[in-house]
Amino acid sequence: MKEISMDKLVAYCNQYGFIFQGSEIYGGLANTWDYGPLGARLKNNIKDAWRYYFIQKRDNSFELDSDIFMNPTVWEASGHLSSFSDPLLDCKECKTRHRADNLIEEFDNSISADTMTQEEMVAFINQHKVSCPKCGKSNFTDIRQFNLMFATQRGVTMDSANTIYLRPENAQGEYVNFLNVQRTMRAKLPFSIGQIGKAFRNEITPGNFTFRTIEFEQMEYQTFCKKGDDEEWYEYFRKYGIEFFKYLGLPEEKLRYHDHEKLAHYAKAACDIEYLFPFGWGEINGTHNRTDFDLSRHQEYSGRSMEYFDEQTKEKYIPYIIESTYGLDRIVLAVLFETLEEEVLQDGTVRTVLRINPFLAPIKVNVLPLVKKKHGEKAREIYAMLKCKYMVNYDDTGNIGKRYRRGDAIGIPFTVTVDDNTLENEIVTVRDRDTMEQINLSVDELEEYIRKKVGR
RNA sequence: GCGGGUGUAGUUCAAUGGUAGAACACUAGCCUUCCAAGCUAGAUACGUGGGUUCGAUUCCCAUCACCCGCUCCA
Repeated sequence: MKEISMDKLVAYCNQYGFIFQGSEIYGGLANTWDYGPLGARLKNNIKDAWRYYFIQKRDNSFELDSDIFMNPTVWEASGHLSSFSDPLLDCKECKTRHRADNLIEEFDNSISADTMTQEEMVAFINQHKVSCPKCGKSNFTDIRQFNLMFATQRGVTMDSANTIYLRPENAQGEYVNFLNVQRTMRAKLPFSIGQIGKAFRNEITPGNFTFRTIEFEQMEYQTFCKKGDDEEWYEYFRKYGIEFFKYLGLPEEKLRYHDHEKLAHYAKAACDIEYLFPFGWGEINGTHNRTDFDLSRHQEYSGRSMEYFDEQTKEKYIPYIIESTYGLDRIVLAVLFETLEEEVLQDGTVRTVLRINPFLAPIKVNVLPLVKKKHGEKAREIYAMLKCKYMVNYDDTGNIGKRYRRGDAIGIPFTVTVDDNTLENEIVTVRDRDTMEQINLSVDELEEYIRKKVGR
């Protein structure tokens, strides 16, 4: 087995209906991608797996579906309005881009550029003739702010007072609903709120197919706990992440931790789990110890108490939060890279096979009449029976071998063939995609067999 | 956003200043009793917009998209 290249994967996704370029007939829109029929199924199956692993299997775990639009004060409180933007400038001589604050701090490390305004930074750079680290000259463009939040207008007037934002992370939805969830679920610490949803970042960087996009879906998990327990929970979720990825079928040797030294404004500790993509290691999970930063800020900005009363110790305190975020689109990509194979068979022919776990497979069963005219009617009967329970495909186009291979290419784990034996004795042949073994089953046994293999 | 590269069918490739051809894939029919067979027929492409020209897929410009590098990355 050789590794699938990015080009091949993109072509595969397009060819078989997993992922298409966004707005393709209009020439596309940079860094947007649409999930086709099979991609959408795969994505949903990964969401379901996450729900099972995080919401269903864990105690004191609650799902939420909060709105993308939030009161703009949320983003002031969270710090995203002030620090979710970078002051960037370009060297006119060598065309290299730099962050103004980094240039200043490298020039004089006793200065904290965080507190400077844009004008002050420009003035400082001009006054001290701060030079470009690459070419040594001091000739920069003006600073341009790139706020990574998408903004839009609420209401019919284009008034800046009506600016609202598309959320750049889901987390704030969980935080502002902390009290609601705690009250209605009668939850005691520690408890968790999970959410699957879209987030938006106005990034200028192109990025490796669906690995970095401006609109993306996260599966987020926030655990609220007592101060002092936070480090233990942080460790717990780093490990739990690896377990989840192994459950999905990603091999441990292609996973690693990456601890962050430079931390975001809210975090006390941050660690990524990375998967080895063909283009290198890439983050597919991030776990952060967000301390009591977020809830404290929301208490401050909203005026509502975010304190939790601990009945046992009779203490009141603001809970600590451990966040563990899973990038859904990146996980879809990792699963595809991991499972797509071009397999050379004994006769020298190549079959494209998506060796994906049955519970993640977009389609579970392929129903084929051996000869269309003769077995088609019976095969349709079996198809009709199975489709009440599973995503099933029916295919009678071309010869039988071709239909087997087509199913393999999109990862269908089980192929049911209807032949004379079915007409006479109600016996079908079931072929396993991975083992290539064929067994005969009665039509009555079929459903039970597939249920066991697909799981859950 | 900067620099470089690329852009012809679903995919991989051709040809051409006089509007495009193949292979595989796809569709229909025939054939076919278990892993991409065969026969017949068919649908499908010059990223987009300008300019030069009698005429542009071809030359020029712009734009869009993708890839590589930089930068950035909660």
